[in-house]
Amino acid sequence: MKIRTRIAPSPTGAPHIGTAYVALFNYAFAKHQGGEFILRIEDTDRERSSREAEQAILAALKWLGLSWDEGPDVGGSFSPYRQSERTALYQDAARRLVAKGAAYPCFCAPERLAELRRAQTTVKDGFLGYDGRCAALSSQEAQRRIQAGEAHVLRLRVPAEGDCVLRDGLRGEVRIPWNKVDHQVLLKADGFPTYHLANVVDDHLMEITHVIRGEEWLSSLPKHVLLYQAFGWQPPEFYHLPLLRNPDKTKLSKRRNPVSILYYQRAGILPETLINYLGLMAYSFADGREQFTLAELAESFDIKRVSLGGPIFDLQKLQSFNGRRLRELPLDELLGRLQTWGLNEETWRKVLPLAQPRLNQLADLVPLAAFLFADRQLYEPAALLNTGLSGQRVARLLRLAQWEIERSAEWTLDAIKQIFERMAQLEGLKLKQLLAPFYIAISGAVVSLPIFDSMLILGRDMTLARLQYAREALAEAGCALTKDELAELEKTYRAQYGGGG
RNA sequence: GCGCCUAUCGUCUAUCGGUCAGGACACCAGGUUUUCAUCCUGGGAAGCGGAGUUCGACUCUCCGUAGGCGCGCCA
Repeated sequence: MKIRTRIAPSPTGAPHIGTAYVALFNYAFAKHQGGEFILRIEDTDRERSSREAEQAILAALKWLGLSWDEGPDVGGSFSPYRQSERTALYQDAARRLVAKGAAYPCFCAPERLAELRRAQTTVKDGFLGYDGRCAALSSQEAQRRIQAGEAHVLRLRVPAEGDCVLRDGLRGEVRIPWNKVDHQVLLKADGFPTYHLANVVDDHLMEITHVIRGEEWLSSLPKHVLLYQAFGWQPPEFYHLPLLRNPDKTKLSKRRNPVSILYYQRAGILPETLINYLGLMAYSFADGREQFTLAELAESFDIKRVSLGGPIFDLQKLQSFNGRRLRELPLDELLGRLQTWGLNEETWRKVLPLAQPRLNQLADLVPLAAFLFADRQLYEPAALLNTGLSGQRVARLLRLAQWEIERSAEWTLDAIKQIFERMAQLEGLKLKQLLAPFYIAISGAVVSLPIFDSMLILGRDMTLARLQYAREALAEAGCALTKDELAELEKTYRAQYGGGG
């Protein structure tokens, strides 16, 4: 049987470094054995999924050299590869589960579930999850209520007692008590499947033989094997990779680290360095090699060599590896890399109109535009405070801008302008006042090129990184927001801006 | 709170019961270099704690401890 693995990203945000990490191992595993690597888009969350995000993920993985044999862009014999285009399949599968009694309709309103949750968290007996009320409904009664047009979801029927015995390819046997497994919603009220259903159905239909994914999924594995059993399908083999961590050991998050692949691209990390470094996370070559290419990794890949401690993503080591590669490049190639990276005519044509009015000598250009090609701009943290706004205020504004930028659908001059104009209005500031600290954060200076155009050229991810750097600088100057202040700010943000943090 | 996973230098890791516990990043010192960087050489730095199994445990088992993840009509 042909080895088939897949990466199944959800297009809900910037392409995540963790996606590349998991994709890399799936790719290497499949290619090592002459198998196929598939890309599937898990866009079952209608609220948050977007085509822009999907495009960005595809582009980022391509940039890294992780090519797939089948996917939404290249097609394949198991198409479509976008879950939003496969809903009939899931609905049909869900119907079969109900017919077999493996799933049941649930009419509980979100309000009741929220109430239930609240009650459960106060009791602290350890039980959190659906109480099974609708599981007891007779099929006639359920049928009647469905016919009456009552909104409902489909839930997985989970055994009440005993242990679920699982196999993870890296850990061996794992036992999880059934009574700790929630009656997972399989089909939402909008008719869309949840991850759990869609994932199992697609992995089966697409003949995935090995599921290599993040450890965060280990605890929902019982639901998945239960589904395979209910369908009467042979489950694939499962391998759960340890999660990438922040320096404080928590799961890698943008709070502490840039997590967008696009940021690393923008900062001038070579794709082969990122692949090399990611291949060092939780993995080692039998011969101790630490410098390698994607092809070399695939050639010698042995999934049993994955180690299980959660690796901390260390920017310094990544940069050190990148430096070594840059130094080894022949001059012509280095020049070529710089050009494809962004030092090219196309960029200058964008920059020049901004710089021209500010030039007295040609020699003024490069210093003026340098920040557009930099990663971290160095400036005195105090500069952020010489803006007529208090440190606390600036910290809040930076955070608000991050949220607004993250949630903006597009990255265009108009979109950026709107974000800040709206912010100025909601904050009761003149645009000029509001922007003052942002000039420092983005360009490192009070006098600079037009800021919205600069953000556009820098790209969303580098812009976000600059705001993050500014918050860090502020924290150094003693103006960090406390956890409580942040929570408070998020509440205000939701109320005033109508966004989620 | 409950369940599961994990545990070697600060960090990434090697070690398939017997090693002076090795390498890489970072750090420190010295050398090369007009400065710096590079490069070279050297150095400090680790088996979470306690029982057990064994002639012998970093390695196997158990109990602690710590960390992580999960407990959504998100994935």
